[in-house]
Formats: sequence, C-alpha cells, structure tokens
Amino acid sequence: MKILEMTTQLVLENGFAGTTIDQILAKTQITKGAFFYHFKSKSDLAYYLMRHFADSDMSVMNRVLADTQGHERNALERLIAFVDWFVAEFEGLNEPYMCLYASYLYEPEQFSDDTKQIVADSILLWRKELEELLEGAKKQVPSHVEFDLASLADHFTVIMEGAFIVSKALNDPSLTAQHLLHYKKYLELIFRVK
Amino acid sequence: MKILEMTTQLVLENGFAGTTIDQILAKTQITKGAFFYHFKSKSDLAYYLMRHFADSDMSVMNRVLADTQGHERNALERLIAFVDWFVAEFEGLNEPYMCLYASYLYEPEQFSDDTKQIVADSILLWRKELEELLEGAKKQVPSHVEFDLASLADHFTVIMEGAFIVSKALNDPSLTAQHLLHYKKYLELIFRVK
DNA sequence: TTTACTAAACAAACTAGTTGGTACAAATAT
DNA sequence: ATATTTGTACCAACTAGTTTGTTTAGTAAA
Repeated sequence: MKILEMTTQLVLENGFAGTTIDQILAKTQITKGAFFYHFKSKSDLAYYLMRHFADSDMSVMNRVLADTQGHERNALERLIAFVDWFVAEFEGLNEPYMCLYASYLYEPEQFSDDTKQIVADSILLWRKELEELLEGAKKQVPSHVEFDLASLADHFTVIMEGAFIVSKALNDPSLTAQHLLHYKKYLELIFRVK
Repeated sequence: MKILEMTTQLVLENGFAGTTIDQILAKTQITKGAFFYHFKSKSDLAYYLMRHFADSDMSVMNRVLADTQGHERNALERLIAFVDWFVAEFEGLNEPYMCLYASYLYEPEQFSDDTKQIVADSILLWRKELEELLEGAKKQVPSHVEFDLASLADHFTVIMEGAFIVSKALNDPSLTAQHLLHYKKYLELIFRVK
C-alpha cells in the first residue's frame, strides 16, 4: 500500500516516535480522517508498517531461494549464489539501505509485543533458510573447520544489519556489498573453496 | 555524568524523539530548572549525550589497545587478543548491549550534522586502529588470501553493530560474543593460524 | 558573590485522536 | 425500472492533552 511504503521512509528518517501523523498526511496527501479510517491508532499503524516490511522481506528471501534452486545439484554453489544475489542487489544502490527491523529495535518501548514478535520471527526465518543452505553445503563438502549451523546462518543477518549501520554512518552505500563479500569469503575459507 | 548516563538508557529504550524531558526528570530526579541550567535545549542534550557516549567508546578502545600492547613482538597475537577482549566483555553480559551510534543513525533527521559527525568520526577511529593492528599482522604473516585493510577493519564494527541488533531481536545477549568469535575465526583463516 | 540548583506556574506550539459531515457506488426494496 | 438504503472511503474543523521551553522567586554552599 502507498501509505505504508511512504510512511516507512519517514520512519527510517525520523524514527517512529519522531514521525508525526501530520508528517504522514503531508507526504501521502491524505487527510486525518482518511488516516484514522484506515488505522485505529498510531500504534496500529506501527504494527501494519512492520507486517508490510516483513512480508516484503520474506518474499525477497523466498524469491532468491527459488531463483537459486537451479544449483540444486551443488549445494555449496547454491549457497554462494544466494549470497551473491544480495551482493549484486546492494552494489546497485546509490544511497545506504536502512532496515525497519533495526529501526524498531532501537526504540523498543514504542511497540507492542505483537509488533516486536514479527521482527524476531522474520530473523528466525532467515536463520532457518540459511541453516538449510549451510547444511546442504556441509554435507556436500565436509568442512575442516567446525562451526555451529544456526550461528553461521545468523551471521549473514548480523553482517547485513551491521553493514547498513556502518554504510549509513559513513554515508557510503557501497559498504554493504563489501561486507557481504566478507561473509562469502568466510564461507569459502570454511569450505576450503579455492 | 549521571544525567547523561541515565538518559542514554532512556534513549536506547524509547529513541531520542520518543524520550521526553519529563521522563528524564523522573528518572534522574532532577528538576526542569536544573535540566535547562545544564542544557540549552533538548537538541543540545542530544549532542552532549553522543559526545559522552563516543568518549566512553574511544576510551574503552584505547584501554584495550594499551592492554594488548604486551603482545608487541607478535602482531597477530595482539590482534587476536584485541578481539578476545571484546569476546570476553560481551560474554559477561546478561542483557543485550545497545549502541547509541545505531540509535542515532536510525532517526537521523532528529540530529544536527555536528552530532552525526561524532558518530562518523568514532567509526573511522575504530577503522584506523584496527587497520594498524591488521597491517602489523599482515606484515608478520603474509596472508595467502587477499583483502582490503580498511574493509576488514570496518568488518569488526559491522559485526559488532549487527550482533547488537540480532541479540536484541532474539533477546539473547550471548549472540554478540558468538559473532565476534566468527570475526576471530575469519582472521585466523585469513592468516592461516593453526 | 557566583555556581548550582529547587519549586511552581505558565505559555506557545504541537500531537493524537474525534466528530459530524459528504460523495458515491452497490445492494435491496417497491 | 426506480427509489431507498447501506457501506466504503474520505474531508475539514475541532478538542483535549502533551511537550518544550520560560519565568520568577528563592535556597545552599564554596
């Protein structure tokens, strides 16, 4: 929905508490009446904003999983292709990407448990899917280095989120892709790819 | 200062825009008169809050740099000892650590350029010091893997910041140390330790 | 006598949310 | 086939409460 997408932009710039309904009205060109027709309250908006963001995020993840399914015979190649997709995606940006999960996590008192649960569930879904990719690679190429599957899966998300922050701090969008390449290199070293 | 430290806690829970001066007065047990005696405005507070946080951060970094100076003869050991210090530090926490840099970066419109510059400068100081540690290690143990010094230095900060977020999302303080151990393992693989 | 406050009242601006209405299309009744 | 009702989507103006910041008059101590 247009309102949700435009408001997400405002929230990423001002924080949720720092975004006023009047700002949303000015940006989306709707009236207060229309706003409260669609949302019971500002905190109701917070919930739908996060649902929308998480839905998009999950659908990107699933699309990339589907797109890399062609590599089925080679699990390690598929894992690398998955990471490469995001490298390419973030190489194409000309301003730092920002994530609504992180935005909400840095003002947690503003949100209901329901809303925060969406964040946790989304991150656990990234863990689950990456864990499967890693497991496949591990079976195919028994690694000489020991590692915990879930933790190495989370490490992808950790690097993404951290890269968004450092990119933003230094106003250098290219950093995100660079740090994903470190994750890729780490995997290659673990699986002793040449 | 007591006010700055307590207010930082409030800001990390509510965001800066979401923290009211009345909340600060309630928490610090000072009066409105005292608050405006110390700070010209709320945005003046934002600046001193960040200065205080960055000063603490830089002094931790410098203390750990000094503490690991005993390893001078072995640059790689010193680098690893530096990382290990933070692993130990974050292993000892029983609630997720949160960083004011990230907090400010996720509501950038709330702050003056001066304030945001402190964040950028601090991150660049981490880069500078880690770059030197990495350079020492590289000279000592010419690595078989190619890497960019600045980027691998930033990668430490990236992993820290990302780990704070994932720790917070899953409410698992132990994750931060785990992900720093991934950075350590990555360095060991790059420098073919073991 | 300057520094560091306290207590309380106050104002101007802002903010979330309400109210009472309109426009219009689809469903239902006559 | 026409009239009436119903529901959806919206608007403009208003209200109640909050928030930042000021002011004033006074206290305690170094």
